[in-house]
Amino acid sequence: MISASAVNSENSLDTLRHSTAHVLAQAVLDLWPGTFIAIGPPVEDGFYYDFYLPGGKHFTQEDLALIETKMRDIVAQDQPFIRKECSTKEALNLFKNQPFKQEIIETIQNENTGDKKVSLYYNPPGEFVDLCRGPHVESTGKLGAFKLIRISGAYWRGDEHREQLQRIYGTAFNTREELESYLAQLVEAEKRDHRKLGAELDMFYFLPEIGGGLPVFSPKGALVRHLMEAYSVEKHLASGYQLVWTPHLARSELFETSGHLQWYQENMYPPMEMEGVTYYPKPMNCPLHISLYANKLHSYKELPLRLFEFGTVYRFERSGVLHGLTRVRGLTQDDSHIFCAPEQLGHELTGVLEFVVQMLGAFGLREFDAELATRPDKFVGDIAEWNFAEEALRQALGASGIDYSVAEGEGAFYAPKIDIHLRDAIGRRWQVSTIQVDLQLPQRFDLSYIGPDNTKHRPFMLHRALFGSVERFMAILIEHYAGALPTWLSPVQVKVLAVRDTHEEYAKYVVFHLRERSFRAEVSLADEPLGARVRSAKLEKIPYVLVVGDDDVNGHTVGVNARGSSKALRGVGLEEFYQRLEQEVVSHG
RNA sequence: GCCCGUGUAGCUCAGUGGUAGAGCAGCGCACUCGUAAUGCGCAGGUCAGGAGUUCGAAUCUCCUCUCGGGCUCCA
Repeated sequence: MISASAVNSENSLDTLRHSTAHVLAQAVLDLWPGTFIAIGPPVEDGFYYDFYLPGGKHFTQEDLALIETKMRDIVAQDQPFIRKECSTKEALNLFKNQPFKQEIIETIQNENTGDKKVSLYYNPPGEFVDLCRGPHVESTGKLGAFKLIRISGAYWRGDEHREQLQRIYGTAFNTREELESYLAQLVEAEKRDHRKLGAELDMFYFLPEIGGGLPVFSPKGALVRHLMEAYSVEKHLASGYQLVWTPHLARSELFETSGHLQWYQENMYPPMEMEGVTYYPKPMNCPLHISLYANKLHSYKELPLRLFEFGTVYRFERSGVLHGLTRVRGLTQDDSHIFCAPEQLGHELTGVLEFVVQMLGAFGLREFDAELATRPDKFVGDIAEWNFAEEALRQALGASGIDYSVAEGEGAFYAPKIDIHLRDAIGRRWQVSTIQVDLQLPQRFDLSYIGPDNTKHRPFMLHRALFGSVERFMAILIEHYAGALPTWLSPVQVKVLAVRDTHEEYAKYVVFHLRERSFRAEVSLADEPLGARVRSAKLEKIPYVLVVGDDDVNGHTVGVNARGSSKALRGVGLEEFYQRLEQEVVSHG
């Protein structure tokens, strides 16, 4: 038997957090004897432990402080973490009052491996023992700074048909400073919440009478969307994509052919029948783009054929999962399907990856990593094709210079894929772009092109989206910039404030000329004190607040207040200001 | 969908069984001002909705709905 955990002072965060989770469980058992404990792993930002309180009792937010106090007692006692091994039979007996632990042990028992031993961690002199693979810190006194964050629900083994447990989330770090800085980041994230900023900046709303997950965009938000889409369309056209447009509904036969009714129906809105024909709202654009491709005969000389559309799709999401613009029921994908010859696949993938970096970079997002998801156990198609596609994806990733990891077996059943994540201004990771090599649909739709040998060949097909969805990407931009969108994307770029009513005519003149140069400008008349109007323009996060008074009327100048700068520039010539603005917009600064 | 929490004016929030409140925003009047809140006034609410308990309910109970945190799923 091994007496102590094999750890040293350099505890990994996972070990630290895992040990903290044990102490959480011990504290809960002390406070609520008879609690059934489930599992308590470390997660990305901390750890959790799942509990089931017998007798229909539930934790409340106030209990967290109580539990934390108890945890600090256990830390003060500096209980050692002692590892022991025993047979599954002994373990079943030891945990006879812990049904969830028993279930885990039974699972281990039923696994087809020779070793039927399990490891346990004791915290003497306390009675707490947990079934655990380890490793752990030496003793509870070695825990770092921790805090319990929130309570939520969770299903046993993630199965909604099983017991609903209560999950307590916490986080832990080696030092108090790291914990404080993490907590500060949570506060910062809350301030940047796009749902809050979206309403404050008058960009979009969720109206109960319209329905959950169905955002409406007011003029400012609609303008931002338009600017995003216009830029994207321009770049797609410049990169050899062709713009198409497909309707929001299509006949059920299409989705039968594509397999969506078989595989994806639970996310589809129900059908509607007109004149004996059944239609579904499209949950994806691919079947429609494919129909367009299949509509006529294609020569190898046309390939690669890149069809692009801002396609609005509808997906039923259960009410509980909706979340601002990042999880909605109606979304618009910057969607393209690329049809190419097998030998063109690698080149196309490389091109798409370059395009991703270029496109997201234009929006000020420059830190990426990727995940290559490979063939799952349950898959369709031919293994040789899977290997060919995976290898092409791997090579494209290697050439792109993007950091990537491989998620074995995480691909969709019909496609290996690359998911691109970006990191925002406060270090959070967001999944945005996705690139898939579809190994199903070309067969299902019997797609072909005529090769140089004058016979039919099967094309490869890529799905790809760069923003992912416009709505979600807008949410990411709002949070990344904390609402202060770069000038080229700001719905109002300039606000011109007249000092007194005698300056209003000049202020209107400046706005007129700004608009003439395609800048988005508004005038603010002298009906409130200047200070109040400066304040409200700043709160709207307008990039440039111009103040015009006597000196400016006489000198044909403006007073410039740039966003983020505390001091104003007086007497800037109009032409000079136009040029500065022009340059900033063109450079996406 | 499920568990927990939440819901009072457009927004942020006070009000715990006895006549619905404040600040901001809005509207009106006055103020005409050089850089982050001018003053006065007016208007604004089926206290999410429904049912119940009570002499009396924003307040207590039950049901429904919304929103939030998660689970699951994914863009």
